[in-house]
Amino acid sequence: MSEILAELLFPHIKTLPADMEARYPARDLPEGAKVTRFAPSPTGFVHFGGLFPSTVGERLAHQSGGVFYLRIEDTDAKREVEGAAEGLIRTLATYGIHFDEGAILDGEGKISYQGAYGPYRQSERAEIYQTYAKQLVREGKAYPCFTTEEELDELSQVNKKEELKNTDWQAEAEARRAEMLARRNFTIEEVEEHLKAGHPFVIRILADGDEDKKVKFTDLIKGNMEIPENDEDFVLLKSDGIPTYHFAHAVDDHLMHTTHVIRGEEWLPSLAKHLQLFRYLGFRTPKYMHIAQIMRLDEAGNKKKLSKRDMGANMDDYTRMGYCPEAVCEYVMTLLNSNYEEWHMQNPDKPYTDFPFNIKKMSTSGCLFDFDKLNDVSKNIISRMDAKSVTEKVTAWALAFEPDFGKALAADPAFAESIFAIGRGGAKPRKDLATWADAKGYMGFFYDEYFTVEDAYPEKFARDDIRSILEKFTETFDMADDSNTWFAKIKDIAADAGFAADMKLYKQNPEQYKGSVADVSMFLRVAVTGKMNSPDMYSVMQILGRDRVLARVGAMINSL
RNA sequence: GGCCCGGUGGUCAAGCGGCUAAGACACCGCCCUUUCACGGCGGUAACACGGGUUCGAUUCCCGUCCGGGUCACCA
Repeated sequence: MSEILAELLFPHIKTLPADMEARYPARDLPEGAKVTRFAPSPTGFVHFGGLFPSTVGERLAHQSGGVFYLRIEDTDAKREVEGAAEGLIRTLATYGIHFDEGAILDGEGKISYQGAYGPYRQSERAEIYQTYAKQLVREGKAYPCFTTEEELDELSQVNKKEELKNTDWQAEAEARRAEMLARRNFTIEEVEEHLKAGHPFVIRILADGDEDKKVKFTDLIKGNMEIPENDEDFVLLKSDGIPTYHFAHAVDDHLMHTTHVIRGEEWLPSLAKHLQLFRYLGFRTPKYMHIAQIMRLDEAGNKKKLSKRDMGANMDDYTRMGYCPEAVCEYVMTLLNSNYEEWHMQNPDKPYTDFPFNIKKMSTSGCLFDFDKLNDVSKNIISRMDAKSVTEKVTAWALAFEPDFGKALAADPAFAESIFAIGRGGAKPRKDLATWADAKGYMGFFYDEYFTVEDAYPEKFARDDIRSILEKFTETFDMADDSNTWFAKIKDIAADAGFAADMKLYKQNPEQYKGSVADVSMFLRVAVTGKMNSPDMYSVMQILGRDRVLARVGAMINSL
């Protein structure tokens, strides 16, 4: 009967599983090489959570001399977003994630496919899935189901989106189970009738599991666990002949010879289904790695899965905020491998790709996204860059997200570079920038159009004192002075005005002075930079040049 | 609600039967210093709870509690 049924349902499928096996021979790879994949559905942007499994897959494959490929899981036409796949690939590439095989972007930014295990787009693999589905029907492990979605919905008395009460859940489960068992009882004649009438159908698995029995399973990250066997006749092939995730996963990862399936832990609950499928199909199960989810804090202070609406979920957010990809990658590494930071401290100059990624060092519990930590990682990375690349990167970012400022930077790259060179390059470089967006606040005052006096002088200083100090400065200022001479003059000015020139002496007897040379410097700083805090004043003045320094100081004098 | 996963400072985390329970970020203080940044030194702060097992539990087992995930012709 099963043979007849299989022909009835899939008259157009002439291929057999053996044909497929022949089409996808084992990969010729060295011992220990891992084959991993990233398998997103093209429904939108790359999620921060998606960067985790893809980074792990990429590292594991490339570290072992294996293959990392991209498979597009476009089995749900309803949710597909135009151009999402291209965007996905492009975004991943900016984070250093490149694929050896599968969907790849050509020079024009269009998708092309590479590799001998394709098609890499699931919507183009219908014949393959149907070949296996037919085989399962033939073997009595799957069957057609003509119950429509609408009928199924009626069975559910409650809306899934809503919070369900205890009894509702039970009623729901019982109703579904009863219906499922009833669906199994069909005759060939009934099937023929439905088919003749053109009724759509899905192919369901004939589950042989017992919910009360447990399957032992070892996850490479989570360790040993026991899960109940699957007893649910879940859908294999949807009514359009396209598989569900579960079925596509089993067939594709088998044929494409994936060795390690890396995915988020939200897949753990459906693992029993997959195990059952691999057994039914006679496939060897791959190794599984279920990665803990990234969380965020909600208003009530509870951890929540980072969802697409959240700040920092969309990878494009980081570009917008001005984070450099290296920082994000490194931050991800610190979360992924607990010994990464230690390694990095010992090897500060090596790229993270040199780090020996270790599955055993992966966390089993979900972590909270921490911008403080990201900023710290980022500051360190930027502080180690040379002035030229910082200038280029800040300019590129600003041109895209703050065009006016970007144009100002781009107008004179050498000038901008000299600014970013302040305090850079030594053993203890300044760490002022966590993002490119921080640049404007840090050094915008170098540009007249972004120069504003933000801080006022404290009340305790007499305006007359400040004015005469600034006037003296104007008289003695000489661009040719070296740093020491320049500061010696400031000290003299301070002393003449009744301010302590020596900080030690001032601290011993502060009441003997109107203030200190620190205050005098501050008068100048506010006049020249508009702020109480700034990088080294001598460097600032050297870069600003005589005219602008004197103009700003002059303007300040006039305003007092 | 069933099932699954998890629970060491505010965050990320070492630990894998015996430790004054590492380290990083954040925070606070001090030092350096003309401000800031950097750097140095120091500090506050943790094994969810209750039972076992054991000479001895953060570590092993059970229960409770808490948090998360999941229960589709979505992935």
